[in-house]
Amino acid sequence: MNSSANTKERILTAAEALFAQRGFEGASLRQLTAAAGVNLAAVNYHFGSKDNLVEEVFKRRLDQLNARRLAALRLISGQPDATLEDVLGAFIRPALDLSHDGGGGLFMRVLARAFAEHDDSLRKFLSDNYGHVMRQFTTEFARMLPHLSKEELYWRIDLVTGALTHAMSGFGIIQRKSDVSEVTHREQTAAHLIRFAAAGLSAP
Amino acid sequence: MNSSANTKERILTAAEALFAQRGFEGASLRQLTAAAGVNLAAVNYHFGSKDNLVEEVFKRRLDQLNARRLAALRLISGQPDATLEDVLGAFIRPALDLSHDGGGGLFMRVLARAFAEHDDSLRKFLSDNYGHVMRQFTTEFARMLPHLSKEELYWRIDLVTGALTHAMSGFGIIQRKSDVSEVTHREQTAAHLIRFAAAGLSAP
DNA sequence: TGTGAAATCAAACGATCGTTTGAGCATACG
DNA sequence: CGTATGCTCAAACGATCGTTTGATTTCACA
Repeated sequence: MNSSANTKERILTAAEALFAQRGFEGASLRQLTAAAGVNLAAVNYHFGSKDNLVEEVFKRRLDQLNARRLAALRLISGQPDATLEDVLGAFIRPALDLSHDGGGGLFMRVLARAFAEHDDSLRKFLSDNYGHVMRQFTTEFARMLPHLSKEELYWRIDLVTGALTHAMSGFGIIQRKSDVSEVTHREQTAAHLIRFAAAGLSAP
Repeated sequence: MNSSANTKERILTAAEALFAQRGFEGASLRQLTAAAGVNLAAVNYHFGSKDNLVEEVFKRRLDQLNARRLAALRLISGQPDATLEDVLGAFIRPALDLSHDGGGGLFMRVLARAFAEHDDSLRKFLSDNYGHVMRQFTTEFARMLPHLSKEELYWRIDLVTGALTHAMSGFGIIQRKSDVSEVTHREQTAAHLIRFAAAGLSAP
């Protein structure tokens, strides 16, 4: 029972990388277990099925992402002088942090794939585990943008979500130049995303 | 040779719908040919392979989409008083038209999937055949936004692309209310997307 | 040290995948 | 009319898929 935790982690990490690279259907359990260095039957033994493995891959990262986002939001939700940029920062910075530490750099790609998939069960799983976070952020956005109707607000949050998911899935990510540190580059990226999203959200 | 054109079209239409619904790997040729009402072997006979079919699905829609976009861009590229909103309109409106007529409503979902896939051969195909369109629009955007550095411009165009692809893939599409016509609703949607994108692009 | 549960392993299961085959059908042309 | 050509069809190909099985190994604990 000691090495089982190790095996499960190895499978989750290999699965995350392969799902990001080849998709949920494109990555086979044989490729996956070979990359993880474990036996083929280990997936079904530890996770029950491939579908369950997919959900566990999401759970591992989303749990900490949600926790960090809500913690960041709590810091500013009470303050009357909080700005739209602050709320966006609470949403964006935890995702960028996740991309650069904890080996979760590939997770945003997996998330982008999940958005592109219109598979109902996966959508429902994401909505169940993720919905309350978006609801809290929506409330804060509504407070910052009182001139927007509810319909307009939903529209723009959806557009922001699309832009950020697209960008953070590593598509157009601009490479860090060798003369800037990793932390600096991350902060520049965050500033870039926030500036764009804030301008789009507060359009007249 | 008469019915072949009919069969090819039936396959392309069924493939577009199934690719949008289940993805390129998730949609099998057996589901696909059954939905099209043709024999299983018809795909390999008419298209050579499944990969070729995928490319043909893109070709059919992207050829007309690019033609319309470039035609719209040509109308304003010479005019000195053209606005950023005009350029965005030339980019967005043809895509919305495609979504609502010609049965291409599902194509934007297919395109969103292609963006999520990091498959190199598919990316190369899209870049080779349709990169020149993005290059022309980028030139116009640069003309409208002279205060942006080249790096910032690329960043923001990428973010706009993500937002529009996400929105037009039918994710958060707000349903048309029964008391507005289809044309009116389309124009409202276009205005919404353009307003958001213009504000994001011209952020300070 | 002996024992039983947990974990790993090679092997095989049936199902489904993309593709190929060769016979049969249709139709246009000499 | 005969024939060549383009097309459709059922059937089968080998490969690979997710999953299951039963034996074997590992290891904490009595």
